[in-house]
Amino acid sequence: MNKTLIVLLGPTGIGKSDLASKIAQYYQTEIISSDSRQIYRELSIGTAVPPFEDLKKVKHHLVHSHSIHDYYSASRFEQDSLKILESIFDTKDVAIMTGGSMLYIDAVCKGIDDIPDADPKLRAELIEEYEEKGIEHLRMQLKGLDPAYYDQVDKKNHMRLLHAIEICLTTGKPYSSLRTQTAKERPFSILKIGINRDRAELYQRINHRVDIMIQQGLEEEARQVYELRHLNSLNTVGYKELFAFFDGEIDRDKAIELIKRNTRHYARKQLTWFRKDKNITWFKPENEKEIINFTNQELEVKI
RNA sequence: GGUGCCAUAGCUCAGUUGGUAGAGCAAUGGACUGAAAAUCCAUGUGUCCCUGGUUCGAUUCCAGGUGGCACCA
Repeated sequence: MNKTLIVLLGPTGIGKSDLASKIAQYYQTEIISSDSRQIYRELSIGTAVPPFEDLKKVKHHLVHSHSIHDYYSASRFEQDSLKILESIFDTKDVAIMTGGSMLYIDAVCKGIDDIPDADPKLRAELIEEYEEKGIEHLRMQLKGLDPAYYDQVDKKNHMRLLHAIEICLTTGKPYSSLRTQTAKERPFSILKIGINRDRAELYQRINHRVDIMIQQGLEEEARQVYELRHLNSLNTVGYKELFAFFDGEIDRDKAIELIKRNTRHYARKQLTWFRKDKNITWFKPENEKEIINFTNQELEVKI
């Protein structure tokens, strides 16, 4: 029998978790979270981790599985997810993946190139160089190391430049030679379900959800990790704005306003990414029955 | 009821000594292979409140109207 991964995706705050839980219960299976921030056990309120009852009812993977101190990446996510999927598919025919991290979802569905992790020391050095000498310095360095990639890279984006340089230096090969740009084969089928709603309504829900997070104690949660604010895992909407408030740079209301805005921006960015993916079948979140009908139909075709 | 001030982008406002307009915020589109909730790029037509007058030409000046605010009764 064919194994199928149902990927439930959509912008933040749309109601994915809730729906995923229902679908998982329907198929009596487990959920893998594809959310780059819910993996951190130190964060809960600001990352909208599903409520305890849901986590109890349905087995969730990659939620609170790591620490904010851990190094993590899309590639690690690919490896972790594939391992978990293998074990789920041992006993079940369907697995659910849900979460809004676009690159993570693609890493599992399409694969990510086999490139070694960059040495953290080297990365730190390169960042320092960038801060001292500016972006032009990075451009020149990359031009020397990998002219082919230099031609196609976004030259205003220091992260792209930095990453290419660090890979060239750690592997001794041009970064572009390691990029295969081809999708990996998976031993299971993938069914992508997108959920979305009217933009104004989505934004209202996002704004409201931020107010609720504040009521639930997001400020206290942020305060507990304030000292670690330099960690990449805390360069996260909902936390970075409160850190700016703690620093006295902005007032509390401003911080809340910025959390709302940045969450809206994030939702928009997700929609931009998903729009490109023609394999997604879109539904309204309230149409649970239609979604189940659709997945059942698709699963039958595959059997 | 009287007097004064205001009416310009979704919001707050600037501006045009009369030649049909621009900032901030918000919003929108896009890029994306180990930091991705990250990072980067791009986008400003709006009856300049309405009607009439002056003028070659009015969003700008004048009159009236409408709405808002303030003060006086």
